[in-house]
Amino acid sequence: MGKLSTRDRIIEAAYTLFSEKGYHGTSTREIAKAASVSEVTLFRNFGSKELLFEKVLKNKSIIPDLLAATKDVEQYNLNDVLLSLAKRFYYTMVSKKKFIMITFSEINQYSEKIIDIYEKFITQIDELFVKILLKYKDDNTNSDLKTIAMAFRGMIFDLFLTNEIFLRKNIEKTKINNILSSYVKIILNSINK
Amino acid sequence: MGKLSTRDRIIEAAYTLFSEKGYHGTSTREIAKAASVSEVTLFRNFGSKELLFEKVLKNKSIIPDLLAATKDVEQYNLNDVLLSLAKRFYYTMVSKKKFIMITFSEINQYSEKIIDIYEKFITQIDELFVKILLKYKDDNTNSDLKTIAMAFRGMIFDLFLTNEIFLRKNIEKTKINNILSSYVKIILNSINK
DNA sequence: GATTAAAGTAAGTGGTTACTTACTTTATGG
DNA sequence: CCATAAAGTAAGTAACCACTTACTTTAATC
Repeated sequence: MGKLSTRDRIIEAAYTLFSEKGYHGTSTREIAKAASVSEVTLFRNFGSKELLFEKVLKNKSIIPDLLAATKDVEQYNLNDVLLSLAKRFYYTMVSKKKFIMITFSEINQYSEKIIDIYEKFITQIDELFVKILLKYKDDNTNSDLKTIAMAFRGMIFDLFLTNEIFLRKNIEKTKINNILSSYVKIILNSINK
Repeated sequence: MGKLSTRDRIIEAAYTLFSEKGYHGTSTREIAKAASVSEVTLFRNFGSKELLFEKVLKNKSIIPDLLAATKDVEQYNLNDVLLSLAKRFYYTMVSKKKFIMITFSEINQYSEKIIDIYEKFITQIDELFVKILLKYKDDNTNSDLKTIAMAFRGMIFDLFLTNEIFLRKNIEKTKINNILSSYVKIILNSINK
């Protein structure tokens, strides 16, 4: 990895510390130390702790990653498409765990910004799933695809929360993939009789 | 409602404030003011802010409510049993929203205690669902009931998170019940071919 | 009416926090 | 070599924090 600018080192340090100890639990002194800069440099660069926090949120947002991860899914059957998307969705969240931790800790303090993030997050995933289910749907079923999409996203999101945030069990990747595969089958059973 | 003791007034005030502003974001002065007691009384009763926090967690835990809510489900078909349980699960979480908010905010700060809570929470619900699915399962299917139970809990938990914590949309109860009903059908499709 | 327990008031402790000011060092590039 | 920009150092601000001490008030009980 290349050397980071002073600014980026501060953002990285703040990102990690905010995710581990929350906004109020982290002091600017700690952040400066972790970034190997003086506290004065931190304030010269960002003005205040709050503005730094906002830059961290912007800089580390999961939304661009999510957009990238759900592009270009080209497979021939619904099972493969859904499984592929489920994995991408899941592992994108894993790679953005710190960001999700921050939004959890600060959902009340910064509710506007964070609600906005989750709104994008949820509608984007749901719409994508609906679009895909529509393509493959049996014509003689009238299942509510939006509800099925919500259910699918919910299972996967909960799997992530349970393993990565709440219980931290470090489950093997193959086991995760098997569960995701089962979840796909549950969905498939719902749209094809 | 009857008058609360000094101790209980402090716990109530702390419960609300911790859920709104987090542990570090709430001062003992604020808590005392909200409880209409002097700060000295707070410290005389609980010793320290941290001990008060622990009492709040203990006093307001969702676990006993969850145990109570999932007892005595007597219905004649699986659809009704699952729907009834899904509703109880969902609305218990709604009634304990503040508690869940606190665990979210402080999951890193008090990880041991909170992981313990979620471990109980998750295993309890999953085991209950598995037990019920087993009773009604078609003998000729070999679906993995534990995975199906996880999926079911996941959908419902995510529905709660999305509506109550992340988006706060105040959706009508009938709409929630319809979604829960659809979720039950998704599960039923998975265990009966 | 005296005793006792639970509350309040007032004042203050030492520590930490976000943030500032003023001055100095370091490194870069013309 | 000089100008400039970005960094550091040192010291300090005012506010706030959790928590304490010492003393007083209130209210219920015997």
